[in-house]
Formats: sequence, C-alpha cells, structure tokens
Amino acid sequence: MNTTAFPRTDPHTLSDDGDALHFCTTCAFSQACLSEGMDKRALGELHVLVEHVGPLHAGDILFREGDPFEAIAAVRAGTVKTFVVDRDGHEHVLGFHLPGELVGLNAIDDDHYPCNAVALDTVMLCRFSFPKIAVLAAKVPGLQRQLFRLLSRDIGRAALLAGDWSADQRMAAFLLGLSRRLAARGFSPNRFALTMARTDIANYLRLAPETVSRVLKRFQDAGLLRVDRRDLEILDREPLEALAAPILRD
Amino acid sequence: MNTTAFPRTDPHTLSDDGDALHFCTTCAFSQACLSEGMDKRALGELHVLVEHVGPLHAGDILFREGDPFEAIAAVRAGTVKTFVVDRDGHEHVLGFHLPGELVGLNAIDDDHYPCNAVALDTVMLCRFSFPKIAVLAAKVPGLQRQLFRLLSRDIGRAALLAGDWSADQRMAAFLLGLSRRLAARGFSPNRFALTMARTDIANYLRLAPETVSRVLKRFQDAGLLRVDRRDLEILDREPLEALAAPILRD
DNA sequence: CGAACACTTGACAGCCCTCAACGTGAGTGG
DNA sequence: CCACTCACGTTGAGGGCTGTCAAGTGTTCG
Repeated sequence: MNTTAFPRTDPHTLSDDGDALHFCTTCAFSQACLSEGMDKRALGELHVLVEHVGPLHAGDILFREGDPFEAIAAVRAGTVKTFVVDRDGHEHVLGFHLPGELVGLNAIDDDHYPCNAVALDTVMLCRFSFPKIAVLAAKVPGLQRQLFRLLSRDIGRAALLAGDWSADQRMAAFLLGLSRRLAARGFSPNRFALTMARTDIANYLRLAPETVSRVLKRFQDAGLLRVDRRDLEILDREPLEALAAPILRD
Repeated sequence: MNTTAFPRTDPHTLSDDGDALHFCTTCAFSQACLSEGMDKRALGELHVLVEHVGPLHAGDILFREGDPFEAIAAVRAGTVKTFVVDRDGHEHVLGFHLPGELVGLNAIDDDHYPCNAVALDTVMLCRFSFPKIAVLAAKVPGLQRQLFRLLSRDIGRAALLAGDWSADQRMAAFLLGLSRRLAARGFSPNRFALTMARTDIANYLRLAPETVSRVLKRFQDAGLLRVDRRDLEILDREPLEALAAPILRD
C-alpha cells in the first residue's frame, strides 16, 4: 500500500466505454464533451484516450512531488488531497478534489508534479495523458476552451483563501465551498461527510487543529450546524453565508 | 484620467512590427515565439494580432472588475497592480505584474475580469485578443503549450503566499520574488525601485502598512538591505533567502 | 484488550492589528 | 523663494485572536 498508483497503468484499469458516457455527465469535461457543437468523432477520441483507474483506497498515493508529469485526472468518486511537505515536516494542503474536478493542472508548468496527491477514501479516476489531450484540444476548440477555463478557475480559487480572514470566516467559507461543489455534482448540499481529518482541514485553512475543533464546536453551539465526527449537517446557512461572503465574494 | 484605457483600442496604439521583435525578446511569449520549432508564418500571425498599447501613466486603469473579458496583455514596461475591493472598501492586492508578465489570465473562466488592473507607473503593453490567440494556439502547438504553462504557473504562484508565514518571511519572499523576476528580464537583482506604495505591499502580503514599515526598518537595521523611500538595495541576500526558503520552496 | 491515533478542551503567551500621533517629501500657489 | 497642504510613511502603546503546550477522552485496529 501507499505506492504510487497513478502514473503507471493500474491493473484494475477499465476501458468500458459504454459506462464512460454515464460517468462523464458529472465530470469536469462534461461541458466540452456534451456540448452541442462538439464533433462526434472528437468526442469518441476523448473517450478513447481516457483510462479508468481505481478503485484506490484511503492513503493510496496518486503521485508524489517531483514525479514526471504525464497525465491529469478527473475524480469520478471519492476525495483527493493535494499537499506539499516543507523541510520542517509540516504539511501544507493545497486543495481537496471532489468528484467531477481535476487533479494535476498545476504540474503543466515545469513537467513535474509540484505536490503530492493522495486518496482520502475510495477513489475512482479518469486519467488523461496530457500530451494526448493537448493534441486533441488543438483539433477541438471546445475542449481547448474548457481546459483554459479550468486552469483559469484554479488561479482564482487558489487566491481565495490567501486573505487574512478570521478562523470563523475561513471555516464558513470552507464548509460552504464544499457544500456548493457537492451540490453542483448532485450530492446533498446540507448533509455530507468530511472525508478529511481535522488536521487536513487545519493545514488547508492555515489554522491549528485545535482552532478547527473550537470553531466547529462554536458553530454547533450556535445552532449553525451539527457535527459528529466526520458527519456534518448544515442547519442554518444564513449566518455561514454572511461570514463567508467576503471570501467567496458573493 | 483614470478611465479604462485597455479594452478599447488606444489612440496611441502602434503597429510597428519591426520594433515588435525587439520588445518580444523579454515577453512572456518569447519562449513560444522564438523557439526553433515555431512556424515562421505562425510567428508572423502572432505579431500581427498584437496591439501595442501605451504609454499609460500611474493611476490609469487597464480594466475594472466585471468588465467583459476580451484580451490578455503582456507588460512591456512598468508595473501593473491587480486587485479587488471588498464591500468594506478594503483593497486586496492579487499581484504585481512586471515587464514580460501577463495580465488577465484569471478572466478566462467566466468571460469577465474578476479584478481591477491599474498602472503603478508608466506602462507599455502588448494586447492580445483572447479569441484570436486561442484560434492561433490551436494551430501552433508551441503557443498552446506556452499558454497552458503560463496558466499553470499562476496557479502555483497564487498558492505561495497563502501559508501562515510570519511578517518577516512574507517580506523576504516578496523582495526576493521581485528581485528574481526582475533579474530574469535583465534588470539588476540587487538594486530596484518599489513601484508600489507601502499600503499596496501590505494589502498584497496581508499585513498592516505599519508592519511593512517596521519589517523594512528591522531588515535595514540588521544590514540586510538599504531602503530610501521607493529605492531599495539588497545588501545581504543570505539571511533573506533563509527566511524566504520555506515560502519560495528552494 | 492494549496501543495508536484522532479529536477535544483548557491555560497561557506571542505576534500582529488597531488606534493614535508625528515626521517627511512633493506639488502648489502666493 | 517660501509657506501651505496633503498623501505617504514612520514610530509608539495597548489589546485581541490564534498558536503552542499540555492533558484528557473517545475510537479504531491489530
């Protein structure tokens, strides 16, 4: 276990193209794939170059910092955490990737992954060879446009948590962010599992784990939510939205 | 003054293609433009679709948050500041764009600029219509690759300052970052002007302006640098590198 | 059943923000 | 040439948020 399962072709790789069309309705490329304008032959080519990888299990590593960059991946199920470890051994979580989202876009720049990626629970992936998808993007304007969009979106997302927000604001923005992204893929916006440890949340929000505990308790005591271990239910969105508004900018 | 000068075609627009080749040696696209593999005709097309804009002066606005996204721009001279203003009127500086760097990449996602951009001093720009450069990118693999790289790079850069670093670490990383980026374009790495106000630096590093003053004074008293108003000279890089190392990751 | 781990809770201290006052340089008009 | 103004920058005092350290509780897994 804990071996790099992603860059290599996994023994469990599926190539079941019938199912692919079903899975893809919630994938990051769906807008490109399912758009009216997309050439039928090109759509076929995209589905041919995808490799289905998984299932990976909690703790399985997709890729390590410094690994040569070969592919990006769309999460079909589960949660992927990306992070770096500084020389003091402190972990900095860069992001959590939910179903339908992409992993590896930040590796394009220097041909090596600039971070580690690990599965937090049972994860299914669609793996796209980047050189191949780049070639296809040149032939399919809708796909190139979608790639540009997704890259651009990540620039903005990375900048969100950079502000000097309070612990309450950060936590509210984090929870609502999860809620919205899950809702966009058809999951319940008010009741979901925190697939990551408190420590992971802390390292993502740049807080101490103790502060994460305290804020969650404070929110629960205020009746904003109910939290039991990894199980979370949002009871009163309004105050959370108010807290998160300056961060989420809406 | 302070009118939006960027999206419209500026009256001072130049189309002097002879000079273009000279300016472009330090531009963000130079790697794509000047690469051996790049098709001569395609290189010509890139130079045809560029509009030279400027000079803009300190305080001139390139674009405002919410403006429809039409073009990205490469800075040829001067400094551009990008920022958002929250409902409390507080300014959050997203970045400073030096000669050779691009502005507007984060606007691709939703077809509107998500931030404001303003010139901090006398600025010269190369303006690229994004739809046109996207079409060209589909025909020129080297250009597409360069665009992907530049987008990917900005994702990583945005994540750098997100950590919970100390004021000293942030300032050291900021100054060394400027130094390196200027050096990469042929400017002196040890002696340069801070083209932005202390308040801008503070809003970028998420510090109070007073803290910026105090840290600079502390660095000067320690003999690490000499600073007089906007004029800055790095005297001892080693301690600064040590401070910034965990942020710059090297 | 024991051990390791995740999480919670409490006490304390430190860094940086806030508030306030002062200094300084550039531009302006007399 | 000089006084004036104003924005920018500096310096000082005090307080609040959150990190650190420590101990305790609960859960999972071997």
